Amino acid sequence: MSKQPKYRQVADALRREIDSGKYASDPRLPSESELMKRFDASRNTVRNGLSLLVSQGLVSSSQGLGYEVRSHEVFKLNASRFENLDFPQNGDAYRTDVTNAGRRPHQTFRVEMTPASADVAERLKVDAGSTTVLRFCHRFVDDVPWSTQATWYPGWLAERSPRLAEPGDIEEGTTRYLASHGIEQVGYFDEIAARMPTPEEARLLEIGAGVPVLLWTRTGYSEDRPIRCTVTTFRGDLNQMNYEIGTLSGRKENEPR
Amino acid sequence: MSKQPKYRQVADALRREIDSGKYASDPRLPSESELMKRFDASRNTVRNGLSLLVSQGLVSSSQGLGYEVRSHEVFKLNASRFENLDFPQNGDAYRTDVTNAGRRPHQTFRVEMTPASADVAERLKVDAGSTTVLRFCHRFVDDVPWSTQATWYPGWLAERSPRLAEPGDIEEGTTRYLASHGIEQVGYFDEIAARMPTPEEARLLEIGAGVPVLLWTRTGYSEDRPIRCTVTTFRGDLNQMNYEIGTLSGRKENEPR
DNA sequence: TTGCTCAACTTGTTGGTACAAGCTGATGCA
DNA sequence: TGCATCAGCTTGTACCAACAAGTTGAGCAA
Repeated sequence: MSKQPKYRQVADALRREIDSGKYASDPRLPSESELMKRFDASRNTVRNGLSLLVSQGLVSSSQGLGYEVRSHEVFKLNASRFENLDFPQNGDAYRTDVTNAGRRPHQTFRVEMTPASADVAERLKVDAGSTTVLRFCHRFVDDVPWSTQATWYPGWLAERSPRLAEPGDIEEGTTRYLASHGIEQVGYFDEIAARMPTPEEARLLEIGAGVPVLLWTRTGYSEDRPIRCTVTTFRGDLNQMNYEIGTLSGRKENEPR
Repeated sequence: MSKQPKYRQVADALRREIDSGKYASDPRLPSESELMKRFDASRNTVRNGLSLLVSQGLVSSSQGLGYEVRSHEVFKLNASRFENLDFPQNGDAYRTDVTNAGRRPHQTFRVEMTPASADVAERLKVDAGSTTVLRFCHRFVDDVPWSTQATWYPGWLAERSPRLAEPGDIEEGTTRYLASHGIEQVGYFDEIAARMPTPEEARLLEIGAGVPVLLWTRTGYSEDRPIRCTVTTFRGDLNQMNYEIGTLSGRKENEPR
């Protein structure tokens, strides 16, 4: 029987209701005081149960408004085609992808010279602390924060490709710009990790502490050495990364779903 | 100025101490009552702060024992080599990987016939509800739950490869077994997502509610159609997925770190 | 020594109270 | 009509109390 603590019963009951689609039309959950009456529990107990759902990313709360079921329409990113010379794209891949999905892209951008951290230096095969060019993007979709992207280029590359260190956007895309300077990316190494956000990440992505982030680290290689290291931070609940490898017989684009 | 609520101050102070390495030798945090004295706060306030750290996966707690800083030694899985015919492996890739890392593998295994869910049917291009073979693994490393892996094979494939539906292990590896029946996997499609665990996943992987899971869905294709769909669930904090694509000049195995 | 009990610690659960702060709609004044 | 105010809702923060339940080690008994 119900040996579960009461706050878990609250969370489980609400989770079942959410899964059943009860809040599909109106995402607002009952208020704390209504739940207190319904479950004959104290406010602390109800809040304990709700905080479980919040920490699982199912529900969000805001002061004065109440609790809401979070929508999760997942954005799928084909990482094996992204920035791949076999699938040429005009300019910024992010902008075209988002526009194609019928959403409105927006990004802020900055460039700085910065000493390489240990992690970056290791991937770029340069000395830790040596100067690198950092190009940083903060990207939005329909004005909702979507991802942050930081790309480091080794110092020797910036000397050969001066526009890298200039503040402006590179219209044709950096991959193509580098190729025009004889630096071609012939391979890359991707690392994908998930963890809970740091306070800084939670602020930039406007997510609660209960939503995981996806970390995507791509190290690009030319024929003879690493040429860049890109770290992208996504909202984990709204993004999915896909890889296509080899021959995919009869698989249509944008499938499944 | 400390405009932050007190429970956040508690969390931030402890997070800074953790980052500084204060608990590297002894991972045990001060008890709640010590923290109450130190921050001049009530027990509930201290617990609020601690629960923030727990939900960020930095700290775990157990009744009677106290709070501990979670270690996070990350296991790196090279997904682009995993089960790839270009990199032949003897038998089970998981077992060899774990053994090579100096750890002790252990797994439980079961096979069942089951109707295809909508998700699986879509990926295997069979009718929803049609019979599939499900081979399910629950994997441990040094007796700590590590991952669950469920692979569905379409019914037509099981008829041609009878050992798939038999309960025993397939010593040489299923990829190789299928190849010996003329069914070669020539490509695959990987989907990677992160989310908070369901209660069932939290139970199987023995993780608290504050640790995200990584979901890895691999759909394998023969020359003419999908032949399998594998869904692997990892602890997100202890696993990282890597992909090598193209030529990686001068990159040594197991690097970075 | 071995094994058991128990006190003293730990966190987990549940109840209560009070006030702060954000949001909304109704009210009423100009 | 237009606008400001405010009552009444919501969640956020902070405190208190009590008991349940898991762990450990001291100390006693066989």
